[in-house]
Amino acid sequence: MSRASDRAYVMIRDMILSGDLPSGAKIGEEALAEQCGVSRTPIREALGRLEAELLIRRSDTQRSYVADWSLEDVEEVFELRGLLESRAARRAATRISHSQIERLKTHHAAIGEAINAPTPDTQQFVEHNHLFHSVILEASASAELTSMLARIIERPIVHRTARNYSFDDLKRSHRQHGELVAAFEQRDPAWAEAVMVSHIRRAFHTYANAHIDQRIPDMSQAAE
Amino acid sequence: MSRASDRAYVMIRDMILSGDLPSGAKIGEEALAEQCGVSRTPIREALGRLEAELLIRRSDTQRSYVADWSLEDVEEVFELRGLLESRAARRAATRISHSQIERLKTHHAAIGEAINAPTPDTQQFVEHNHLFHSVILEASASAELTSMLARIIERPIVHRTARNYSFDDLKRSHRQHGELVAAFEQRDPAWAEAVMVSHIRRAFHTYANAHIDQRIPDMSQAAE
DNA sequence: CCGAGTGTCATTGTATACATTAGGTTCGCA
DNA sequence: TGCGAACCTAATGTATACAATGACACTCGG
Repeated sequence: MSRASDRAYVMIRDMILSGDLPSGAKIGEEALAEQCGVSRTPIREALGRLEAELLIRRSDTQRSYVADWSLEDVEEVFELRGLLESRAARRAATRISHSQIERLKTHHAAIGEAINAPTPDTQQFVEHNHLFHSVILEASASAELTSMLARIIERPIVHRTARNYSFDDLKRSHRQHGELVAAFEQRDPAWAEAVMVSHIRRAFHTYANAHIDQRIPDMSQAAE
Repeated sequence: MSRASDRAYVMIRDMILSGDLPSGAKIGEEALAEQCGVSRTPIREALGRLEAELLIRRSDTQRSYVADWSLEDVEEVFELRGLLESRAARRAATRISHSQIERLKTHHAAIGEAINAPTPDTQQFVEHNHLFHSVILEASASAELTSMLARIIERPIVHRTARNYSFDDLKRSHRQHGELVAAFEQRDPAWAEAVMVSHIRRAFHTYANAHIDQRIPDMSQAAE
């Protein structure tokens, strides 16, 4: 991968997700170039990617703004994600290898540890949660699904309120992962699909209720 | 929109879809720049878009090749398209405006004319077919769905064999469009969704059987 | 005082030159 | 003759300069 444009992409994305660049903020290429320490060329490439991921919106005259997401927009993303990721789970059920199931179990166990630590290790939770879902996507062996989900998977976290999840939410997420593993071991597509639908659906409601339940701060990703 | 990069995008895409650039062909930026009469900068932007649409594949060292699609890959695309476009139909059913329904009827009628002309007007069929589906997507009022479908909608036509559709196929497609209109007029989400699933599914089988039925050549897009 | 028009400024689009890196070829040595 | 290393070539990544275009403000006329 290219060095400068990737750094710029990550930096800009983080600025948006962290809130440094608030919704609706105008984005100037030159200003970003200076901030990122690169020229406008890699900045433009990064903006193109972010626009494709709908994190950035462009006016009719090609000026860039940080996209603003309503709750309805976020629900739509979760809906799509449920649609695509449950399809991935269904495909994965009949294709997943033994070693991939082992990897699922490894991440599942790591998530369990993260939750049950004296103080929940949110960093570890987020990381292994991501890896868990990555294995399923990999097992689905679908370039299309992979490409599409890569585009939307980071976005529900735009709203900073999504960072707050209760202990119960984490446990429920963990339990559903366990059920997914069971479905995969049985190679049952319908079961895996149904669990994934439920899993993502719950994640949405957890997100939607986040302004009420705020217990574990600094969770930097949706808990699926 | 930018002038040069858009022209380059369309030109390169057409080269791929028409077969001028065969599957697996290596793509050099400079060569394309010369062919398109622009510099490498807009070419690179165009290649980025085409890569996001999976029409172009990049090696580990960032060299570009025309993607090659197996029948399984194409089926996967149709499956995803069915998934997304049926969801769009469902959403559209409860949101579509009267004027949008009128537009659907206009395109529907135009398709009917195209089919029943002494010699079927494939150009008109393709154009109004595309517009018909565009109205539904617009009525779904989902930026996500629109963005995703825009990425995959052109691709089933990569295989040139898909250009051949029988008269019966065209009529069936037309009839299903009629049923979609009826579902929208009843504002029945489940009905609209089901018809769309069937519609896309049939399109896939028409495509898959294209090497057997080859009656109307030069159809430049899948008949959905 | 309001509106239209024009001029200036800011921002984006494109071209080109240069840097960097991968890949292939050739030469040398075992 | 086969393997490997170094060099050379070609293609991509980045920076920068320039062109074009839209935004904004200010002025002039009504």
